[in-house]
Formats: sequence, structure tokens, C-alpha cells
Amino acid sequence: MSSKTTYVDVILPLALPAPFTYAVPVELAELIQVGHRVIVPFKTNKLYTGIVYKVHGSAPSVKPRLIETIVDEEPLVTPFQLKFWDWIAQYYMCTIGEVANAALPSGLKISSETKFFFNEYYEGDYTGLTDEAFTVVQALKARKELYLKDVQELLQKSNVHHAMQQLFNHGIAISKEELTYRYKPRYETFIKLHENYRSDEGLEKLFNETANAPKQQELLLAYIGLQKQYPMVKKGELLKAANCEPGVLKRMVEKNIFKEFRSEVSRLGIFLSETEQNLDLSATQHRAYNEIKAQLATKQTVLLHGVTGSGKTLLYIELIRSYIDSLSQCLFLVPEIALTAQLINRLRKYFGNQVGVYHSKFNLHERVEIWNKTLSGEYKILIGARSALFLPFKKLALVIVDEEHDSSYKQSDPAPRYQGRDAAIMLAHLHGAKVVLGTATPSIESYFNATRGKYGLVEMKERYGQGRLPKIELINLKTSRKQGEIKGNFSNRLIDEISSALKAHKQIILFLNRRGYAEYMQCNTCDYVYSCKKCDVTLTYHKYQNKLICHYCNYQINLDQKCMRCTSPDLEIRGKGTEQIEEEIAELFPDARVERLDLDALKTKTGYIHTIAAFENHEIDILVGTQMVTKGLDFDRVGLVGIIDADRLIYLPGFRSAERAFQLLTQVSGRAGRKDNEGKVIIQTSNPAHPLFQLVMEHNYKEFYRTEIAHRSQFIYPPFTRLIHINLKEKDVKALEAASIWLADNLKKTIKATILGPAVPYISKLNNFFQRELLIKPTSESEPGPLLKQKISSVLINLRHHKDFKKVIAQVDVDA
DNA sequence: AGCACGCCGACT
DNA sequence: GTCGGCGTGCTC
Repeated sequence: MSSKTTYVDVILPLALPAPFTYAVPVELAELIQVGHRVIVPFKTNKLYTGIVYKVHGSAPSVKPRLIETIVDEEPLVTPFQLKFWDWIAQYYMCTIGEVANAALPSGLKISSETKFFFNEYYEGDYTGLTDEAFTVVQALKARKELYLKDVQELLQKSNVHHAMQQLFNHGIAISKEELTYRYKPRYETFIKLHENYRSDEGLEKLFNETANAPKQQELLLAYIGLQKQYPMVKKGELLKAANCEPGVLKRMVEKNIFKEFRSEVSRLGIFLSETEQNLDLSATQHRAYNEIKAQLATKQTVLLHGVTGSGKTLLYIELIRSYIDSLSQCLFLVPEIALTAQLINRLRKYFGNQVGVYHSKFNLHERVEIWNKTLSGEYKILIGARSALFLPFKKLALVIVDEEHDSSYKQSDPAPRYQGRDAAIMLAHLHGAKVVLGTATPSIESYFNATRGKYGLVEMKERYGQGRLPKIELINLKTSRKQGEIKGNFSNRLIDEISSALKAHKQIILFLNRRGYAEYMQCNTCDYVYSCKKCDVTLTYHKYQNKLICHYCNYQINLDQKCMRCTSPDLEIRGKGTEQIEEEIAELFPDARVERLDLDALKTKTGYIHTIAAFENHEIDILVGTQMVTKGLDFDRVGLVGIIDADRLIYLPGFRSAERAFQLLTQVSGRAGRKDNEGKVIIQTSNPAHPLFQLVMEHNYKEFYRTEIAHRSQFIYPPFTRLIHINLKEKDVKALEAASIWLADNLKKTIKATILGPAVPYISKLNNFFQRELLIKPTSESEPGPLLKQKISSVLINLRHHKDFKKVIAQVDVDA
């Protein structure tokens, strides 16, 4: 060994157990830094993007390969982010590669594609080739080059290795790895005036010279106008503003009056803040603001418990304003669905171009630009769904988590299975930033932390302005049915209330927690229930598409005329969904304008943004919907909210079911009567004696909390413990059964914690995979968290290596 | 994740 | 006896 070699540990965005070590070529050794994006060879000749995790001088046990290139001049990932990734991987029990994969927008993850070329110098013949190989030869001769996916398409299969190997051996084809940069900056053509004419005299001269060219003068005037508004004048906008032919401009460019140039532009819009920004905080809001600030002086996190319609957004804006400065940034997290134009516009009105928005609707190019503007500090305020946590903040000062209780903050499927709210608190901690959790219905965990003094607590008990909390009325469906006071799914009482709301020109929201038309279809002769062939669920009938659809795997069958088991034509649909409610309400009130807002309406028709806008503009009288109608919609004129069937809300499985039901009922009810009118809520149920309804009707969160926390304490559920959930899946039930028992036994031997299960979950089969679940409940005797997780991981590794359980998939979900 | 290696069934 | 299918295990 001559001089010392530099090594780097690189995180690849894959589910690898740990970072991999690469050697750095001498010419890059001086340049390379932690957080740099690098291109590395991985397996055979494939090239991948990795992030430098550590730079060091100790040679690894395996012979390292060399780094190909450093992609960007400056590191793309900050040290804060690497710490954050580490924490997520450790706490949520996944690999750092999985975190990196979730964190990096796809536009930044460059990888190579295999490309095949025809060898022009090949002079032999094509005898002795298989048919497949010969097919590839013909395609290669015609097109000169083929991507791997072209060959796969050509041969109609994924493993084309054998065919290609033949061609390589004969020297007919060669392969190359080609890097594809998916992110492409956008360029536009701009126009500027030639230097000679930029002074007042020059301009005057120009007007004289063009005196007999009126079209050119028009263009000139348009240019002067645009130049006052924008720092650079776009060619397209100039032509539009002057309303003239491109030829006129071309002539002027040739005459050296104008110059054309290309420049990189952002895909993200430009938004100007309004200069007058008087926030009109009410007395309640003002008091809450001061309390929050006071509590944040000593505490990192404050829970803001403000009733629905108390005007939390305005408060957030004031808070953000007090925290941003030349260095500091703020993050405003909302549940995905609450990212409405309404909210974004409100923030942009106050903060203009300092606001960045980040969520799943953006394409890869836009996401890369948002990433870069966060890293450069151009964006001071980032508003986004949970994935916005992964943006490269330089220095966070404040994190707001709105609708803190919302279950969509928890990512459940691909790893990392993280809780966005909790991860936000950790991220803020790393930056030394403050956190405000806002909600009308705090999660039990957060309220618990507040009562224990870990978080500060600030309350807003009144609605903003003249608004009062809605009156909630329970309708007993059982008695209504007995007395014949019911039409379809509507009690007469609800129908009456809808009529009077319509007469008063008030809007109505009807809520039902299930999409589709009917829950299932059954044969009246043989009792067969149509169910999914891949999952253990019934198929939902969708009248709109005239299909039976599985809501889990999307398996679909067209509606049968005859029972598929006994051929009887006596088939009947049972149960209700939003489509049915929409249809019934349209029949009951033919003059009302009815729309539906659920996952299906989102895909078809005009999309939900349009529906929300139409509802805001009072172009819709009655909105029928699922959960979607509960989130973040700020409508002024909703006079009535009807909950069609509250029963199914209170009997959901899981220890959080009461909490979810209370939150959902309170949130839906909260849509009624904002601003200056009192709203009404009708809850239809067969079980009006259930204590939960009383608490919802009284808007009594505290009492709800007291009963719920007592339950949690008695049965030792969160916040009194931290649950680790393990889901096992396997197509073969026998192997699954054995594996789940093996796992439970081995966990009991290895760790000191209560192991519940294995149990068959609520849905026992999904997409042909049978399911089992295990619950690990740490106790006061248990190992500390990190050690406990380490031990669980080692047991899971043993499970994976067990010869009988090779095909078992184990998924760990912490704080599920 | 994706791809090479290895084992086993359907053909020459 | 060979081709090609798919299942299993690494990858610095």
C-alpha cells in the first residue's frame, strides 16, 4: 500500500442492511464530502445513486469497488437529514436505505439502464443461434440499439439473459450501462433590449428609427410594459402581450434591437405576497397566541386544542411570521387530503414566494426543484404532507403539525412505517426547533403528554367570530324503523331537516364511511356471498361501473345475472355505500344539486378539487362523502351534517377504535355551522345509548379522554406502552401457521415483554397472502427500546434464515 | 430492489 | 441430454 486510500460508506436507496463501503479514486479524495450524491457500481455493471454517509480511512473486510463520480458540487443531503434518517431507521426498525429511498425524490435517484448495441464489425453468420437470439439480432440490425426493456418486450418475458449471452459470446452484440438523468431543468427563451437602447436617449432614438414600423413600436411598448413587471421578459409573453406575429420580433432581433437568450426557469409558479398583511386575531386567538409563545419558552412542544372552527390557521400564520428570519425555516405539516388550494392560497397571500408546497401530486421535476429551493434556503416555509419531513432544511425554527390526531400521518405500507407527527417532533429536536400540534380532537397520546407536562397545552374553546358549536341530535334507527318513519336509509327526521336546510339555502353534508353502492351481493337461493378470490373480504357493488370490486386488491368482476354457484337468478345486493346514498337523496330531492366526494369520485368525473371548489361556490347543495368530507374543508354555509350510519364507526377493531370514532364524529360535526350561523348535526344509529354519543353531543373532549385513558391504563395500551406490531404473510397457510408460532416462541425466549398472538387479523387473506399478527407489548421489566428492537431484529433474521420459512414475509410496524 | 446462479420439468 | 422456467441469495 502506498499512500492512504480514502473510503466512503454509501447509503444506497435499497433495503440493504447497512451502508456499503467504496474506495474513492485519488482525484476525488479531496472533494468528497458527507451528504454528496455519488454514482457507484453495484452488482455486475449496474450503476446506482448513493449518498455519502461517512468519509474515513479504514479498509473494509470485503474488497471495495471504486466510486464512479460525484454528482453534484455541493452535498445534496444535510447532516441533519442523515441524523434524522438514522433515527427513523432505528426507531421504526427498517434499514437506512429504505429511509433514503422514501426521502429522496425519484428525480434525484439516478440509476443506469442496460443498453445493447449491434456490433457493426461482426462478419460471421447467424447459424447456431436460438430463435430468440435471432429475433433479437433482427431487431438490433434494424434499430442499432435496444434497451433491456425493449428486448423483454420483444421476447415477451423478463429473463432474457440466455438469449443475450449467446449474442455476447458470438460477438454480435455488446452491452453498455447508460445513466439517465430523469430530472431535466426547464429552459425558456427570453428577450432583452440591446445595450445601445437601454438609456432614455437610446430608447428615444429607437422610437424615431421605427417611426414607420407601427407593429415594431407596438412590440416595443409591450416590452417596456412587461419589463416593469418582471425582472426578465419571456418571448412567449411578449408576443402575447403585443399581440403580434413572431416574424415582427424576428426582424427586430435581426436588426439587433432585441436579443434572444435561453435561461433556466422554475416550474414552480411565482406568487407575490400582498403588501398589506394585517392579521385580525380575535381576542381568543390573541390570548392563545401569547400562551403558546409563553409555553414555548420552556417547552419544545405545545398542543393547541382548539374546537373546530376556532381559527387555528390564522394563529399558525402569526406563529410562522414570528419564527422565520433570514436563516430560519418553518415546516407546516397537514394530512394529505387537507392540502387544499384554500389553505395554500392563504399562506401564499401572507408569505408569497417564500412558501414551498410538497406533496404527492407534484411530478418528479417539481419535487427536485422544491428540494433544491429548500436546500438553498429560498423557501422559508414548507407546507406538505408527511413526506415533507424529508426535505433538506438548513435550519428549522418551527414545525406545525395540523390535525395532529389524523391517522394518515402514520405511513403503514412500504417501510419506513413512520408516524409523521412523532417524527416531526424528533426532526424539530435535532434542529432545536419548536413544535405546535394543533387539533380539535387531540390524540390520546398527545393529550396524555400535555397532561403530564411533557407538552404545553393551550385551549381555544370558542369558535371564531359569531360561530357557535353545532347542535347534535341522535336518531334511533331501530324505533324509526319500527314506526315506519324511514325511507331507504333516511329517517323522516333527517329528511325533514334536509328539506328545511334546502329551503333556507344552506348546504348539507351527508357522511357515510363506505364507498360503492352496496357492501356485498348475495344469492337468495344458496346464500352464496360474492367475495374476492384473492382476499378474505366481500366484493363491493359499484353501480356506476356496474361491477363487483375488491377494495383491497382491486379484483373486479362484472355483475352476474345468475348466481355463480347455483345459477339461481335471485341475487340481491345488501348494505349501503355512498353511491346508494347519492342516488336515494337525488330521488328524495330531485331539485337539489347533489355531488359525491369519495375515492371513486376522485378518480372519475372532474376530480375532487373541482367538487370542493363547486361546493365552496355554492354550486352544490348536498355533498355525499366518506372520510374525505371531514378533513380541513372550511365551508361557511353548511347548515346540516347528516351521519347516515354511526354504528359501524363505533365497532371497528383495534384499541384505537373509540378514539377514532370520537374524532371522526366530532370532525364531521364540526363542518356544520361556521362563521355566523349555528349548524345542526343528525346522527343516525341503532345504538343511541352508547356513551360515546353523549360525549360527542356535549362536545366533551375531556370526559372522553378520562374514560379512554382509564381503559388504556387498565389494559396497558399506548401511551402506557409502545406497541410493536409484526405482520407475517405467506401464500401457504401451513407454513405461515408454523412460522408465526415459531416466531412467538422465539420472541418469548429472547426478550422480556408480553407477546400477544399469533392471531388471525381482521382480514385474514390479502392478495393471496394469508396473514398473521403478533403484538409485542414492552413492560417495565423490558429491555430499553433500542436493545429490545435489536433483539427483535435478530430473531427476525433467524426467521428469515429458517429453512421452512423462506417465503414468509415479516413486516414490523412500530407504534402502529 | 434486481439480477445471477442453481435446481428441476418439458422438450429434441 | 438440453433448454428454459422460476426460486433463492447477494450485492461494498
